[in-house]
Amino acid sequence: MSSVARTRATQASDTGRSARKSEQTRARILDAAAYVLSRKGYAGTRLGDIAERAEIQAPAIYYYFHSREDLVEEVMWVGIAQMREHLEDALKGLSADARPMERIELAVSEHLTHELEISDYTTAAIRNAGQVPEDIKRRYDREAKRYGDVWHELFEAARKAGELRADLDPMVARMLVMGALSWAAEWWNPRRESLATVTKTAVSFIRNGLQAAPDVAEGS
Amino acid sequence: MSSVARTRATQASDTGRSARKSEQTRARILDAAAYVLSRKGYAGTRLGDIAERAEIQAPAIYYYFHSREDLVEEVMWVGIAQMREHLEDALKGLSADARPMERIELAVSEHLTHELEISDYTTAAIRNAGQVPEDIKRRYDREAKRYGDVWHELFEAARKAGELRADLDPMVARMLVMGALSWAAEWWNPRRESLATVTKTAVSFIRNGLQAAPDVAEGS
DNA sequence: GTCTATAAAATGATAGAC
DNA sequence: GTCTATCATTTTATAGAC
Repeated sequence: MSSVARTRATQASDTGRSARKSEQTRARILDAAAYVLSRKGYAGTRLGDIAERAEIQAPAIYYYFHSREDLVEEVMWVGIAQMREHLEDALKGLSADARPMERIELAVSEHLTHELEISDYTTAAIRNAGQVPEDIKRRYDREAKRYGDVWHELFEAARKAGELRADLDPMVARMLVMGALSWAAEWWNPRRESLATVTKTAVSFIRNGLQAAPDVAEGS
Repeated sequence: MSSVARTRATQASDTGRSARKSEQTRARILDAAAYVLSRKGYAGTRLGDIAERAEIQAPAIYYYFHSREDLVEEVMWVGIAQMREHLEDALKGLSADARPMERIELAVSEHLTHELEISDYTTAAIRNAGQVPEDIKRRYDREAKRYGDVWHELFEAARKAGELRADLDPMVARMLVMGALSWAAEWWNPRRESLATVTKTAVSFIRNGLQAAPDVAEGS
C-alpha cells in the first residue's frame, strides 16, 4: 500500500538531480519485498514474486539492489529503524515534566499506531528475525537493540520514580509489553475493532499492569 | 531436546505389537522438524537438515510421512494441540469455586511453563503460521481457534463476574495477553532470568492489567 | 533503466537394492 | 526400515540487447 522506506531509499541518487522516478521504483520494490517476505518467509521470498508485485521483471531488481540478501536486509532494517525514529519524535513532543508512566503510555500508543500502519514491514521483521542468515541478523539485531534501549530507558525512569510495581522484574515486564504490542500486527483486523479501541485498551491494560499505585487521583 | 509429539505419533502402528523403535524414530523426526522449522522457516526447511538432526538419511522420512507438507503440518498442529490439552488439564485441577481471575492466573502460568518447555514447536508455529500454504494453515487455524476458545471462556467468565475492568475491550485485551505470552519464547533466556521470575512477573502484570478492583483485600 | 535468454546450483520425491 | 542413485523442477544471478 503505502510507499515507506524513504530512510535509505534516498541515497540511491548521487547527483540529486531528477532521480524521482528511480527512487519511486526502488521504494516500490522495497514495499513489494516487505509484502512477500512477511507472507512467504525468508527462504520462500522469490525475486519473481517481488518483481510481479512491483510490476517489473525480476532482473530489474539487480539495478537497485546488489543481491537478494541486500534487499531482504533493508526490509528488516528499515521497519524497525523507522519505528524508533517515530517513537523518539513522539516522545520529544511531550512536555518536559511529563511523568514516566505518561511517557510509557504515549510509547504504547505510538508504537501500535505506527506498527499497524507499516504492518508488512513489521510482520516481515517479526516472523523472520529468527530465520534470516547471520549477516542479516547481525544488522537487524543492532537496530532492534537501539529500539529496545529506548524502551529500557522509559522503564528505568518509571522504576526510579517508584511508578513500577515492586513485584515486577523490569526486564521481563518490558519484554511482555513489547511482545503484546508486536503481536498486534498478527491479529488486528480493522474491520473488527478500530485502531482507537486497540490503543485505548492497550494503554489501559499496560498502565494498570505496571503501575505501582492502584489509581492515583490526578486528573489535570 | 525432549521427544514430544506422542499425540499422533502413536497412530503409526496398526498392530500395536512392537512398534516401540519405530515410534521413537518418528518422534525424533518430528522433533528435528520442529527444530529446523523454527529456525529456517517453512520454505527453508530442507528434508536433508531434518534428516541430519534425526540421524537418518532424507528418504527415510518418507517411510513415516507422506510428504514434506504432511510433516510440517503435524509439527504446527501438535504444538498447539498439546498446549490446549495441557491448559485444560491444569484448569480441571482448580477447585470448583475458584474465581475467574484465579483461573486466568493459572492459565498464564501454565501457558508459559508449557510453551517454554516445548519452545521449538512453539516458535515453529508462531513464526510460520502466516507463511505456510493454505492446506496446512487451515488445519492449524482450526486448532488455534480451539485454543483461543479456551481463553475466550476464561475472559467471558471474568467479564460476567465483573472482574474485568470496564474500559477494556475483552477481545483486544485477550489478544494482548496471548501476544505477551506467545512472544516469551522469542526472548526468554534461562541464563538471564529464571522461569519462576518470568511467570511471577507475567501473572502479576496481567492480573493487575485486567482486574476491575484495584486490590481487593482477600488473602485466604 | 528494463527486458529476454540462459547458465549453474539446489532440493523434493521416487525407484529399487539390501 | 533404511540406504544409494537419480530425475525433474525451480530459482538466483549474469550477459547482453534495446
